[in-house]
Amino acid sequence: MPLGSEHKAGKIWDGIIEKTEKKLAIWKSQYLSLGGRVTLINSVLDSLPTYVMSLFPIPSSIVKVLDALRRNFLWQGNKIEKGFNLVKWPVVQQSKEIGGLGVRNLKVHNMSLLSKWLWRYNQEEQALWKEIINHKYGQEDLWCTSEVNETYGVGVWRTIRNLWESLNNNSKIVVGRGDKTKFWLDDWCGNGILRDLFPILFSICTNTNSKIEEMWSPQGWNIIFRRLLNDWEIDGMVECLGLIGGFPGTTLEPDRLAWGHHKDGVFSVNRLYNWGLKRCAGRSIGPWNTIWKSVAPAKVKCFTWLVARKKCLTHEAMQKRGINIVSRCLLCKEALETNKHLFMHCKVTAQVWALFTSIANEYWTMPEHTSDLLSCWIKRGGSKSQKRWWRTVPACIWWIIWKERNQRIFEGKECTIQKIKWKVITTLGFWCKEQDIEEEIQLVDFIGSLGGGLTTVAPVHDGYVLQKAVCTSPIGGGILTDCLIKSLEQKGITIKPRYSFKRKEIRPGEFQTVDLDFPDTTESYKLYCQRAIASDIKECVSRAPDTPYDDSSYSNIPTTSYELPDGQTIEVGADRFKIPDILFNPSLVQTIPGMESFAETAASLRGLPQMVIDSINKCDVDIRRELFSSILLAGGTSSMQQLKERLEKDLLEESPQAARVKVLASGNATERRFSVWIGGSILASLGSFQQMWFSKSEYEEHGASYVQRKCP
DNA sequence: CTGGCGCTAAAACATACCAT
DNA sequence: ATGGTATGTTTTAGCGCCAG
Repeated sequence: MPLGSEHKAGKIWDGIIEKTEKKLAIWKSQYLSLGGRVTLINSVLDSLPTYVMSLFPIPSSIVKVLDALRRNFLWQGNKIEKGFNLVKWPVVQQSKEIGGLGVRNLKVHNMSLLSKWLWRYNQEEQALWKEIINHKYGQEDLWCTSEVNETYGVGVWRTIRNLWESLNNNSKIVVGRGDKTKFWLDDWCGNGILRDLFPILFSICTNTNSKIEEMWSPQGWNIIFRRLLNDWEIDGMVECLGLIGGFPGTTLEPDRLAWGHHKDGVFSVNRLYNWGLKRCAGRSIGPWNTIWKSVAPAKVKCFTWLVARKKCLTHEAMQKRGINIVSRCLLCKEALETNKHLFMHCKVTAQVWALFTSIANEYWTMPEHTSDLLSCWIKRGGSKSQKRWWRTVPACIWWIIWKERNQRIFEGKECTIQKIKWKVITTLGFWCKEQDIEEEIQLVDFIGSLGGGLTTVAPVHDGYVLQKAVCTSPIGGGILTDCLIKSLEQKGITIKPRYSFKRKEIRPGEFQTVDLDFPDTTESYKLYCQRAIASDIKECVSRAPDTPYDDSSYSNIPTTSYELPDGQTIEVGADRFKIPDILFNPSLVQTIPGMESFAETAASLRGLPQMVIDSINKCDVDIRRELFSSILLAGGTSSMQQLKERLEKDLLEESPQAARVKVLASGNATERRFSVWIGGSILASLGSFQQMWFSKSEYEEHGASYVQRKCP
């Protein structure tokens, strides 16, 4: 450091600029993402000038040069030509919590570093440097030196001394033995300077410079005035005493200064820096922590930041910068590609969002802007890691969408919507795994699919089905429907298929049903129509019982009425509970007349809870706990009332380790019903699907079991 | 030796216009 | 929408000068 030279001279700073340029030259030769560049700037470039800045005030011209270097590197990267400066520099310099990238503001940083000297001036009782400074400039009071009035050779200390006012305003005085604090002139009671509060009293006091230790004795305050107080001055005196009455008395400690914006009162350069930065930004706490506290990689975080600032280089943004392009959203090919369209409202993107919004809230409505979305993207409840996982969702979706969009532009390749969804989910899982975050909702760990014909229990871990442990059973929604039909038939109720009659309203509220005859309808179509109705009955009225079904206890259950399409009203009683219980206890089938064909097989079948437990037991010991804690119901039958609760209860009783059992079901009935189809459509769009399908001839050759073999 | 004054160059600030 | 550049205006640091 060139001591003794002109502090204003540029040459002190030449070295810094040179070093910066050297570093940049190396970095520019390699490809770095925006996130990488931010990291490098924050960690390396910002610390280079710190040493010099801790003594010398930095000239604006140098700040300009350094800022230009850092700015160009940030936006230009390794490109030769100039890049677009997407976000203005003062915003970039804000701290991350309030919407910037945390690049240091050199001026403010310099100010904070220099203020440190003023702080040390107060903390250090006998330091040589303090003696010298004191000797040269004289002490104004015990807190700081006199103002610098000389004009030559005093630049450094003058700059530092000029910072005193602002530091003083942000600190408070902690009175110890009262040897430094002036009663009238220092703001020691926290309410302001007494001179300014009580000017009349001040004007008649004997010694304006008295210290607290001179005015205070253990008996109380000892304020001496030059004359007796007039009547109108007494009121002021009373008020004044009221204000300082709470003074706890002096101690043996020396008086000291405390930082005003933190309760421990310790000054640090960083605190002052952050305070100064906030002051020039105003208070605008945004949704920014959602970004920075997520588990996404740094480059994705920075990209998300760009999107949330609505400054991502979409076609709209490019048009604003004067590039003429025909703008069509690459995903839906319909609307203009604006920031909010591409990342939120485009119908392709909206579908990806729906994957997650349906979990969170059935009544989710998409906010207008990307920044608004981040503000309301809050997960209530859940563990800390779950919250972090949830915060990552927007980042992940935007990142994948952006990559997809770029791929379509530059490589001409398109992914299907299902593949995009798949990518989002796997990417999310990957990031979480990297960060050792155990996401519990992540790729639903356990899928119990209650399909129409077949019930399959398949453990899923880390996105892979554990094939050994898959259990299937022919008991499914279809059988339940059949049972219901038979059971009703037994009671003399026949479901008329919708096509077989015509219903007219003769008078308001009164209907006439005319039977029609279609001799050519096949039996299977009739059955299909009956089933459609029965399955509606099933879904409307049936309810999984809390306890295993038995005839005696349910014989007196109140009935529920259901109106058939032809106008008959049927009363469904015990069957409401009996039918669903077949899922849990297949042997019940035997008791239903007309289902004898199933009775034999049913006896050997296990109930749903048993299947789940068996399946889990076939899995690795380590993951069993996890599997128990997230069991997902999918498929149409799963929307049955109370099914979730019943399954949870049964599992709790039967699970061997008394593990935490949690059964999940998508809150949205439609989604739950069709989740199997969604899954199918994702599967069909995967690259590996090629090996999973086979032709009709193959099917005929190998038979139905080939399905299980080919696509486990 | 000190304080005040005024000059000058440089810095800082403001504005307009252009490029990306 | 942002930064760069040119240009003009205002402020300030640095310094000499001079009276007291």
